[in-house]
Amino acid sequence: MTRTDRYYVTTPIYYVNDRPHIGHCYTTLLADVAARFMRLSGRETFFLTGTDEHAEKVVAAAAERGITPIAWADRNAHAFQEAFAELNFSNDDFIRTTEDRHKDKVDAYIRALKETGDIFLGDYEGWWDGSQEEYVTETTAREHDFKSPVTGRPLVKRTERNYFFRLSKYADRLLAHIEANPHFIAPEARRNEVVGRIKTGLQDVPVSRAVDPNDEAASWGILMPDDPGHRVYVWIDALFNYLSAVDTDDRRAYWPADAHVIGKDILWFHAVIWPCMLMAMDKALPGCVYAHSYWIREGRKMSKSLGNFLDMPTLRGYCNEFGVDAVRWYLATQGPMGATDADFAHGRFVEMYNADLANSVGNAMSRVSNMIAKYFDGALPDAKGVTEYAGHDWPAITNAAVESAIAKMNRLDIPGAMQDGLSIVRRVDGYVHATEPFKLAKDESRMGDVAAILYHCAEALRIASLILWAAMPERMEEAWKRFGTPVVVGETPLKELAQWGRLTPGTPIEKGEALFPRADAEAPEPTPVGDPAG
RNA sequence: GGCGAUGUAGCUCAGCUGGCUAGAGCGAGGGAUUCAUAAACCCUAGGUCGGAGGUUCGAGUCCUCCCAUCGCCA
Repeated sequence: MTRTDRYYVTTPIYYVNDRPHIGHCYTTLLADVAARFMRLSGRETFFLTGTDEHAEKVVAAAAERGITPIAWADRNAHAFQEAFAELNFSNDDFIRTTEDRHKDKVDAYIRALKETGDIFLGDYEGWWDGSQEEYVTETTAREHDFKSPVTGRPLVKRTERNYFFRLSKYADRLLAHIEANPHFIAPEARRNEVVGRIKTGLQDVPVSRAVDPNDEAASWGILMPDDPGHRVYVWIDALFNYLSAVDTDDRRAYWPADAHVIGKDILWFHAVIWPCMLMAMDKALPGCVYAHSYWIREGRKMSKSLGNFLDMPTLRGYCNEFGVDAVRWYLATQGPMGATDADFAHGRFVEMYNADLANSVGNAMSRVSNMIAKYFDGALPDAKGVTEYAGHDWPAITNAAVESAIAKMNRLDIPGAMQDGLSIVRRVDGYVHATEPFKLAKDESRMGDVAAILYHCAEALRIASLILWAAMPERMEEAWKRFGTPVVVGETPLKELAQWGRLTPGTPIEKGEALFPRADAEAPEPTPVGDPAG
């Protein structure tokens, strides 16, 4: 099997002290849409997400509640899993850094890197914030006049024995790789950011923290191999998940990942440190690190102080009101995939829902199935081999859209690919208007034309639904059911499924309720559903 | 402070290496129509392309300065 027959996409593993919110859901949705599209394309796909659990604050949070760290992590990891299930995400695995399968691999990776000398013992000198028990960066220290940014207490220069990763050694190779692979870091603005920074020079990075081996909290994490006085820094521990999850006999062929979908805040780790570590381990580099931007809400940044976080109860409210697929559609097509942030505004949500889903996809399905019901007793008419009518070369139109969508999805241009799906729907609407089958149907002698037109419409909509399915699996599967063409995803590759003429004349076409009922633009925002804490 | 980016129609944005009368989607206004979810279809956008100067036969598209917003700084 060649590389292009497989597809491996990841999300970051999420900090287990967090409660799932729109940020986690958005990143994971992008990966889900990509994964679904690739699966439908016929590629053997692996979609990984999970939780990052080894932080001291996890131990502290658990202690506050009087439970063990793992019990706390279990509870929160489940909250992520439940949220992701609600949004219909199709991840193939959910990795947790506290699992042995991960910890054992990390231990092995670190040993190997120590062996080659790319991880070595050195001295770390930095500004220590005693009140927070953490180091602050040189820049932060200077900005706060060498006082704790949190408590204002003076910072002290402190030196610590640490293990380091020889990042500097790989700077040139990384730069060469980025230049040879223009899409390695996306979008372009992010790539430029990284390139600019690499050119100012890379320094070796600490990959461990000193711990007291007798401290119970020290056991929460991964200790440095053969040196229990140090613990693997959580960031490094976390990055390895992409590899550890598939570093098994049955999954090894998935590496390298095709895409690491991340938020822009963690770009440096994924676009620089991680690739260099992979080089040090003599592993292939991922195809793409895609760093999206953030959602803001009603024009304002989301923050704890404003209390305007778009949390699960809010998203759930939208799902209940408009359907899970409507939420997925809005996030996937209107989201911040570029270098600038995007606004989750209720008015905009309803506008796009009505324009794209109610008025376009849903309405086209309705009018076509209705005419089939009315003029052909609900049985799909026969085009009798006619594929071109009134200047519409249907196989050419649908093939072009499918090809375009495939090309765009390969670059993770999800909004673009979805527009290709919509473009077919819009052509169908234009076609109905241009050919007026509802007028022809009044003339018995023109029923052959009506049959051809409606077959064309139904078949084009079926092909459109294949593209749209990645973003809206639930509603598109319903459409497949109504058109009598259930699809077993992965069984037949997309290109074959999208071949013109697979719909069989005579098949009963079910009219059904509106796929996407029109929404009232004046209605207030949906009421949040559920406990904000969960 | 250092490095970088962005500022184009009401909104979200396309406009690559400078060159026909500056574009798309959504919204809004109008028209025509009825198969459909008062939907689809057609027409309409009077935008100083942030401001000022400059280079050029010719500049959203290059240069300088200014204003505004934003990102990154391990």
